[in-house]
Amino acid sequence: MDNKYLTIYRDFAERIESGQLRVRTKLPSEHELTQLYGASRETVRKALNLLAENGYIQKVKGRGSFVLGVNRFEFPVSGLVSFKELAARIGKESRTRLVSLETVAPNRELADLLHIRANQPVWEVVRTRTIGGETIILDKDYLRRDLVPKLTKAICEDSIYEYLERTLDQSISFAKKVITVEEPTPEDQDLLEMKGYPMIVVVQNHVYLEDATLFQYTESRHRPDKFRFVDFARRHQ
Amino acid sequence: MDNKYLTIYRDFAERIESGQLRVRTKLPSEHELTQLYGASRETVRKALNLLAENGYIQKVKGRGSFVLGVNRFEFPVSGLVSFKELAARIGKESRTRLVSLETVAPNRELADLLHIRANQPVWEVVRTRTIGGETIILDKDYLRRDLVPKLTKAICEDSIYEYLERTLDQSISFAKKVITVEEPTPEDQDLLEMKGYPMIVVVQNHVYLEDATLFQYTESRHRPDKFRFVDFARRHQ
DNA sequence: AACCGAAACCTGTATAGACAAGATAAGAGT
DNA sequence: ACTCTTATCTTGTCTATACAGGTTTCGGTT
Repeated sequence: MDNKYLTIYRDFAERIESGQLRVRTKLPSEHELTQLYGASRETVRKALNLLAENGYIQKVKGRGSFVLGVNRFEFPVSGLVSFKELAARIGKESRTRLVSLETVAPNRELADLLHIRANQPVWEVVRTRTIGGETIILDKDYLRRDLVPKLTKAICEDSIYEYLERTLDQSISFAKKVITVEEPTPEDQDLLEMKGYPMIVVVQNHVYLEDATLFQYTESRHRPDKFRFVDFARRHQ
Repeated sequence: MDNKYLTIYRDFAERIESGQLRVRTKLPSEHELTQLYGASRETVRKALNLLAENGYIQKVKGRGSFVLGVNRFEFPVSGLVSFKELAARIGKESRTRLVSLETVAPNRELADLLHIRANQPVWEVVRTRTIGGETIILDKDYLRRDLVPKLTKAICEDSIYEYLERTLDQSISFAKKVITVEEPTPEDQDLLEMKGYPMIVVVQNHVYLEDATLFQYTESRHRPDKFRFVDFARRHQ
């Protein structure tokens, strides 16, 4: 109904992901798409540019748009998707276990990361993720209490993102990820099946709302042998 | 001169990166920008959307565009930038050393990765990167020989990307990155100052040209303590 | 059959205008 | 002083049109 260009975008994204449109297939020309969807050319182009930016198609001047095979068969840890969305895509049996859920006073470092005062309480959520029978991810979330009044065991074991967007109507807008490798802490050793691996992959996530306020800081700690990050990037200019 | 919207984009990107435009500053409205640059509103919007997509600004409906402070003070390993471009940005003393440069017949795995036949020769370039006095990155590049006829020591120690774009006029269009963590090989131990670290971060890079042909496969092997990957992602929809 | 050039088709950039909807500021009335 | 309404400013979506510059096609010439 609303958002014509997103409709076109989702239409093709779905058809490409499902394999209905095969790799190297030529999409209809922009002119043909305007007639197919009853939209103007600029609207069609907006959809096509989104598809190109996300790695679905490649646009070639004078020739047309072609389906890329880059993104399929990969689960994108890139971008902004919650663990639940991710697990659903790869189709593997996965489970989230809540380790602890409490409100704490942030230490210096954390207060600095969240841009809040040291007396402002925050939620601390510690969860482990089990995939394929092995507990390999430790997630530590810190959320601003003033923005998230209520948080329960059930919500944490389902999806915090979903709760935020559905119930609280807080829209997540963008995030900054930082990936580093560190030595595992005793906590890592305790909660994860480290199997003697001497290092751990740390994905720090700074999550922002639409008004650009930072409201969540997440540390996702992965056992190195099971870690895999996929990124698609275009060279602009 | 050409590309009005890129001019506007670069103008603001530069001003934000240099700190001339401070965080939380409100940009002129789209209407004001049309008059400032003598451009139409759609052209201005194209520039602003690019800025938003790359993490420079946040657009808020009904209010305006505001400078974000997310991307500054970070060197983006994300996106598509060559090591030379990267080293220039962080300003640290860095050096590239060529270990070997030869044409080889690809093994099964490599031929598969590059989508070529096993009898088609490829360039194998092995280089080490030294930053701040420590040799911490091992780069192994494989390029299709039919697309890159000549390759010399001087080119490899400068920047292969620059050579491709300037001399051969081959435009790099997009890339797929995969980050994993592995055990170091004897070659890693031999060429890098591993300092006893038992793991190595492997960044696999599949680089494509504008006609979507895969022409380069790169494996960048980083000592774990010096590895850092930064990513900015927007949640669309 | 091979070559060349013009037409037709395709995407890239840019413009001007229209309406919707969110946010703010000003003003009227209480 | 306070509240509610209204006007104004702002961004989001969409349309129609124009020209530039690549790519392909096709027909005529050699």
